Amino acid sequence: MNFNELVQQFGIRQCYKKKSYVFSQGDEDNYIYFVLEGVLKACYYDEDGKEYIKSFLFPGDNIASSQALSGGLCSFGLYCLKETKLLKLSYQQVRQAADNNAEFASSIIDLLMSFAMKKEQREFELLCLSAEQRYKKLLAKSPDISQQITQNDIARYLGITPVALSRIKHKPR
Amino acid sequence: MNFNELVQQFGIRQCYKKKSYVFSQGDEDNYIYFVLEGVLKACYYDEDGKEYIKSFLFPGDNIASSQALSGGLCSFGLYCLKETKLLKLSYQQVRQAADNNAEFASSIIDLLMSFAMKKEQREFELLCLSAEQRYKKLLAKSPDISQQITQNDIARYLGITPVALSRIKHKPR
DNA sequence: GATAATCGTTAACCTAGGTTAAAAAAATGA
DNA sequence: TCATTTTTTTAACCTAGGTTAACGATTATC
Repeated sequence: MNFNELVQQFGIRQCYKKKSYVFSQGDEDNYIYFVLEGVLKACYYDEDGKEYIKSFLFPGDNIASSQALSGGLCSFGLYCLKETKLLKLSYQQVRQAADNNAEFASSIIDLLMSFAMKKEQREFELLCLSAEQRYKKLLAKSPDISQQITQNDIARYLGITPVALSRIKHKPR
Repeated sequence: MNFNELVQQFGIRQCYKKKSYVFSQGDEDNYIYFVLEGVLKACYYDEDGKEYIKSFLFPGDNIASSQALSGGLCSFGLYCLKETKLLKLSYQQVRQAADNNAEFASSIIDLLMSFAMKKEQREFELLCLSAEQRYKKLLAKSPDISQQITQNDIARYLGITPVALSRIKHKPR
């Protein structure tokens, strides 16, 4: 059984309305999600209700809270910015399939490796770059991001306030 | 073949002097390293030579540059703060072993999942916490860190300058 | 044990980004 | 379409942290 077959057999397809949560911070949730259609944000809220955006998700992307998969609670919530269609796989089923099938395990390892690369990149940007450098890099990688995502959300993804992002955008060159 | 057997069979043991690099930023390096003895730092340098510390490594920890494993170059360097003994495994051998053996693949998936959790945590701290909150959290998790690591290096791990860390430490409460 | 190098602290000054608030612009909805 | 909500901009003021430099305290090195 390869990855696609697993998805065919065990994948659960679900639709979500715009402005709804797939799961919330603090939930239990043992699923890995694959985005089929739509746009989402993964976000943290602190005690004061302040929002921090971990990532945006577009068709083809996937996500899970690794804390929650390992028996804990979701450290972040997953929120639909547009009407969204997801495919979800139970982590237990994925692990079982991996244990019984080397080809499938290999797909999972590839998935986790690509996740590792993304996280390594994000850590690098947050640790080593200024907000302005992070903004330029984001624009370079996703030139049409502002068609999909509000500037407020882009700011919270960059780790700054919307006011600060507006300043960066209009800074005299 | 389980994980320990793989390590026994293919693991290469190596010793490094204090102040030496295991690999440098920009190198090719297809190994996964396991720390047996010693202390290391994984660090980035920018064009100006400014250092940013990705992580510290102690016995039991493991590391690899996921970019380099995927055919790219090491995005960071690995530097010994003390005389160090490492065990290294070629990623190609690991992947081959995983493809041929479900039990072993499962160990690799566990390893990658624990890596994912660590990176999720680090991303959260860099995105959502202030430097002072990050410092307190580090002290709570590793109360003896300042016995092992200089304050300069702790500052660069937190993403601030040594001067700023000194200020935080001596801030009137 | 003497000398050099590194580390930690302090001070003065600077800058990026936070906070609040208000107004303009844009998107959403009845 | 008109009204309402949300987003973006701008301004004034504030704070955390950066920069540079000096000095004493440790640590290494010979």
